[in-house]
Amino acid sequence: MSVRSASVKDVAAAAGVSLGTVSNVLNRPSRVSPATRERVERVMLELGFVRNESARQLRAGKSRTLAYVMLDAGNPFFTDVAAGIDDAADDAALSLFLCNSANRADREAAHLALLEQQRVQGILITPVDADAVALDQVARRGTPIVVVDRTRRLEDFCTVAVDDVLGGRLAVEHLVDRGHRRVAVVGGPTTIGQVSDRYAGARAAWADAGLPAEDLVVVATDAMTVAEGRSAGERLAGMPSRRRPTAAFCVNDLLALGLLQQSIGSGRSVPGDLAIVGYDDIEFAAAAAVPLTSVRQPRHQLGRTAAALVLEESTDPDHEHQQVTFTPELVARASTL
Amino acid sequence: MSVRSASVKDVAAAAGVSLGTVSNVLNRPSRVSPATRERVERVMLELGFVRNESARQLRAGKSRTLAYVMLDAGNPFFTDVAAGIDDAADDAALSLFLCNSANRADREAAHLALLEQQRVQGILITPVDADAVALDQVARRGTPIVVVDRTRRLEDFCTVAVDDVLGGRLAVEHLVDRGHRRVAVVGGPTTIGQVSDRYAGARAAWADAGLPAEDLVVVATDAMTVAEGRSAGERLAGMPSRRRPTAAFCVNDLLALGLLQQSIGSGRSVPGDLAIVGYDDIEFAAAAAVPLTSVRQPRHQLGRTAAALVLEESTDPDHEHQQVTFTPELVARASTL
DNA sequence: ATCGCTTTTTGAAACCTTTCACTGACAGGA
DNA sequence: TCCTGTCAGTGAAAGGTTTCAAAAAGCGAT
Repeated sequence: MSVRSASVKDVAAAAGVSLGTVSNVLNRPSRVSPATRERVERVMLELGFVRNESARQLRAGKSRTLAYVMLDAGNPFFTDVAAGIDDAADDAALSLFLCNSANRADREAAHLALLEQQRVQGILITPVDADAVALDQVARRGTPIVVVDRTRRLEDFCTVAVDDVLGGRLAVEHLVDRGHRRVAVVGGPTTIGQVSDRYAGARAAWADAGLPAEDLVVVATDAMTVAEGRSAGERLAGMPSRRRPTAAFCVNDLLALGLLQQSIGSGRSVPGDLAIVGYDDIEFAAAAAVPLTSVRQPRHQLGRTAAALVLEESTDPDHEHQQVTFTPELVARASTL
Repeated sequence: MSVRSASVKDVAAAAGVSLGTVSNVLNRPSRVSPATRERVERVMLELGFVRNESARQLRAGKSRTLAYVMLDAGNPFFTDVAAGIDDAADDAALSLFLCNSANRADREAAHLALLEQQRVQGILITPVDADAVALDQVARRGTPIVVVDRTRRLEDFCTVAVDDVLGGRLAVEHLVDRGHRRVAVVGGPTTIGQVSDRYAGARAAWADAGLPAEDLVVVATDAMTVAEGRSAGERLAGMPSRRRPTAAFCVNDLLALGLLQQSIGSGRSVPGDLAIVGYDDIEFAAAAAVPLTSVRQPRHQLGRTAAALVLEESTDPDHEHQQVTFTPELVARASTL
């Protein structure tokens, strides 16, 4: 009801103390005698006092907030990363705001600008374009930034990522081990660093196994979604059977799930007619009707580490940028038995 | 590098104009002559000026931000609702912050407190406990709040929800139509309003069909996750076959996916041995190996509407609280053919 | 009473922006 | 020439909090 909320001044007046004392109750309660502290606190409750964070921040200079600008809030991989960040933020008594750039550079830029204006303590980001110059500018102006799940050529950021070349290698080695000699690699666009790294690992493993390059078939997709996975499945099905791969490595689980669905739906058995390996090991991978073999990334750990780095950068004056790389792990399930 | 970012004062000095002019460039560019405007803008760029949002907000009184406190960022249903909110916020040139309460009341309370201190323009929330008194207090102190996907007894909030009783009814009517005469209802805990409403609809439909109440079997779960769905499947499988239901209505899709997986994994066919209806129609429902029949909620629309309401409440002085209810819709797929 | 010490409280300055009443300048009309 | 009206730009005040030096109060010892 109250049209304007009470300020410290109102509280001070009502409690019969000075402004400074009210502020002390808020920020250094031990410096205030128990009696007055209690009185002030009671008045605050009565008046429904709510501290004005803008004013606090303006004066104190620092905020108690981290932000994670996520690439796609609809992809469980990123929400799991966010959960990891959240854990770490909780431990440090910071709040975490999530922003969704939904794969759009303009939205990402808008979020970055606002976060910088808010003077957040640090920004974690999985950028649409890892080389966007906007990131550099924000960082240079003093907001700590950690890039999550993308690597950066320049070393002027902390970076937390997973070894995608190794991940691609693991997937293809697994398929080769299972006896597959014609394999599809499904994913795209290759402008995404992730995708090209996983491709590179796949090719390296294939070559190491002494198999001819033309039997590793690239099936390019426009995005990494379930729908694109289905469409890739149709393209695979349309190939003449002697050239058709017996297995597919999808560069993420959404693609793999789409492919799986299309395959089963059109009567091919998995893994009998087509073995499938996904990437990310999202919860729905294990829960698919044919549980999906997938390359697991330590996504929770990814988030936790990124948060730790951004905290360090924001507190430690002579902080050195680090590039942390985690190791992926293949989880074999029924889709490649 | 600059240790403290430039302020309007610095810009004014460097451009040889007054503070007020700089502010005008920022907020009412048309009141400034093109020449000076351009000069000021150039200086801003050179100095790397970043407007201090705290100071702006402190003076201007209003913030340009909405927040959605989501119940579970890992559930695609909520991320889709968030996407709808985001759309509407975009249109209104507001930013959206997402907070994840992860089903924990303490986290929810912490987020609410911070958002109130930040003086956000409005809060959208799917609360852990729809009757939490904290919500009332925040609302009473003047922050517009819209409750999403939960109904509230008291009418002192705007509310956007879907008719869950009808949803439950649709699901069970569909199964009865398909000839099922012994059906399981899977979900819980029933303290969640959603769950009990869907149960109620299910029972009503069952009774309307003239079927005996004891043939609608409740399978209670502790949570609405994939894992709980699997465990429910095991319990169903353990029933003697003459008492075992031929169909299951799961109160959300995560449960349904878990049940589906367990059923197929243990050799039962879907829908042959067990027909399954889910709820929410998340993307993964259609993408399951046996595409899932599900009760679709207009989740995008839910978000959009909620955002519109909170905007109206924050701008229109004589705003009346509204309770908007959407109608769910059954999407029949292979899991109940 | 006075001194020296600690604990508690005070008051004013500072943080950065926006707002608004106001001044100057300048053009056109009478 | 004088008046009126527009357009650009100015400068001070205000917004709510924190900080910090300094004042006040309390207290035990002399």
